[in-house]
Amino acid sequence: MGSGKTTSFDIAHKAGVSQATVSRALRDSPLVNPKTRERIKQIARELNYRVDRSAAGLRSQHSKTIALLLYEDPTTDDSQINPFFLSLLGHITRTAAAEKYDVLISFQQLSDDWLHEYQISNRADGMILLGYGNYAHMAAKLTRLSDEGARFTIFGLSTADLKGHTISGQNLEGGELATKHLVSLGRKRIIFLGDASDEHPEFKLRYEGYCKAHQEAGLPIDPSLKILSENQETAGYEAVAQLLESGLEFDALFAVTDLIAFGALKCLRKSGIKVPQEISVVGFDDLPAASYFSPSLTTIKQDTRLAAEALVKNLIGMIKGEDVQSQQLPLFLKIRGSCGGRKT
Amino acid sequence: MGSGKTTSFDIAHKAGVSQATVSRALRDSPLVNPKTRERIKQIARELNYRVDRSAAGLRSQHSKTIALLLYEDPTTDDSQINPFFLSLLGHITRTAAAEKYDVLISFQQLSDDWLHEYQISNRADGMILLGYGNYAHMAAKLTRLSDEGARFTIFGLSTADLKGHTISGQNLEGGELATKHLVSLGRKRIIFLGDASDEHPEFKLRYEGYCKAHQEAGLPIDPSLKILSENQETAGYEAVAQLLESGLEFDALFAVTDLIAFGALKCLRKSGIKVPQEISVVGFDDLPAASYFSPSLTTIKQDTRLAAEALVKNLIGMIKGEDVQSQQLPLFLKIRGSCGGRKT
DNA sequence: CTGAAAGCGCTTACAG
DNA sequence: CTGAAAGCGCTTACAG
Repeated sequence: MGSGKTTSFDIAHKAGVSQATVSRALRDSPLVNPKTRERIKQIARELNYRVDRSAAGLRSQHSKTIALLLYEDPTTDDSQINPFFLSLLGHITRTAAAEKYDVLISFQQLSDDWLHEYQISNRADGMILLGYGNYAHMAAKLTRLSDEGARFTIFGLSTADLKGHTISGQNLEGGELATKHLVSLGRKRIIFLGDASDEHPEFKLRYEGYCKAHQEAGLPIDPSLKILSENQETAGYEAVAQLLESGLEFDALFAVTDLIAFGALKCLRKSGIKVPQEISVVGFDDLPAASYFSPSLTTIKQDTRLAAEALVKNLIGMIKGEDVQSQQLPLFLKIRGSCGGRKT
Repeated sequence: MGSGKTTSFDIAHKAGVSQATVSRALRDSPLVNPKTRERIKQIARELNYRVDRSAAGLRSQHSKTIALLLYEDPTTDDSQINPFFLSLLGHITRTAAAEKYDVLISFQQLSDDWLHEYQISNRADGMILLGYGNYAHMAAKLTRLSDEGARFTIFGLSTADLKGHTISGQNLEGGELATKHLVSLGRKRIIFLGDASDEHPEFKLRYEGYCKAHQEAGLPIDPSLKILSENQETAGYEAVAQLLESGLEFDALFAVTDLIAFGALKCLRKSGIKVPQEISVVGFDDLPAASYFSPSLTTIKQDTRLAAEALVKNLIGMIKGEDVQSQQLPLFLKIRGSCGGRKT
């Protein structure tokens, strides 16, 4: 038909109906006679017609797109993305696709302008935030965004003042699970490796679980065993190197993420320390690479598929104006070789 | 002002100019008086105004978006994405952002409908394809897409009939580099592990490099050393398990990807075979996890940043109607511990 | 350098 | 169940 691109008017002309009916039929409106609908769809197929997303988006004011915003800490080099977020990525895009939403992806510094960059500009109907850097800085911003009507979900946090926006693992229980496992193997001086400050509430909860496990076992909580490490492999390596140099006695190490655990394992290997005979190591996340080390890493598994589904479904619920609930997902102890005991 | 969203008419009203002038000013048109432009931009900032992407896209027929389509082989389980593609992802989004393009991401089976799903529907101005499954099936489709005016770039291939669309590493040279390294360490019976059939032209080229290195060293090419493995960790594991069971003699192993090498290393470890003392192993890609193994994996490094930049810039060039050239990017030998010799 | 006007291709009240 | 009409918010010839 003619020279330009195929439009709904072309379909209408061929089908002998109005353009409005074509629009309704292609969107499966119940207002259209089933036979008419099938005829229209058949013609659309023959002409390789697709609804123009810009036109539909302009008219309906919905882009049917969600923006996935990955925050990278400015201190890390720009090449490496937190692999835990990467493992959410596939499930997020698949869940969104099943709900007929496109996914825009962006890795960037925190801008004050998410809301405007994506929602106000009609590029996305809502946002999924992964990573948030320093929570002390973020908390106020998230609350304000929520008040301004931003539609977003965020992974990792479980703060009460962001009802419906947050999806996280049961971090306290996870930390307890990891620590109990080490205690059950007879470990007494367990290093906690990570940043359990207010900047990282989810890591702080894991530390609280660590403390709870100690209390329940009647073990003392020694603050000198709480060692700071940023959430990077190199930071884990450095922290353990300093730890070994300090001469502090310890027989186990709970790394608050697998990434930190990877660095720790590398450093212990380099130092000739036997895992798990001398030091037991447990991580958190269950990244795919946890099985690459020898011994392979015992860790707390987060179900990234469930997390991704919750992030997407809560967000789409919000977009549709439904009431959604925040969720804390269960975590599981995945026993491999790095703690000793059962498997190797 | 008033109740609805802020539009360019609101800005125009406040600035005392026409809406057309606002549109021009915000797009930095040289047609606008610099002072007027600054005044308009200032007002836009004050009102938190953003151009509506759907409206702009409809009018201009450009979405300023590129679609990143990751093909997953239907035989793999749906949870694991090829980590090499993941390492391209960050660089692709950053390069696109620098060029003012959004990135839509989709993991999906090969549909015959890319062109229509994305380009015809005005969801994206072009596509980057990562992974293509069976090349025998894909080749004709890519040629047809190209003929139909699809704008796309694809990584991995270097076929002559897709001028400008393809970006790849110098696979032959890479295979030669890897094999020469093993030969230089005195290895004589080098397993080639991977699928070097016509289904995977880039792996076939790596095998040709393997052969070339043998010829140059005066070593015979023994076809029984060419072992099939799909590009998955588990496939690499299985292939090596069978290889060991077969009793075939070999002293080195060139895995056509790191992913296969990871499986191979796991199997050798499990079987108590010492790497590199008994068997030298070299991979291809230099995934982040290559350093997790002990010994860490010697491999051929692909520069994912350069590859991503080429994929994005060629695609945007095509979108703008420019003439673009296919590229084959240089590869580098990254020596770690798995081959013996220098480092550990 | 600026403005008035057209129109991109849809969705959705409104009327029947 | 269907159609005529309006209008979403821009960009871009066209005219001056």
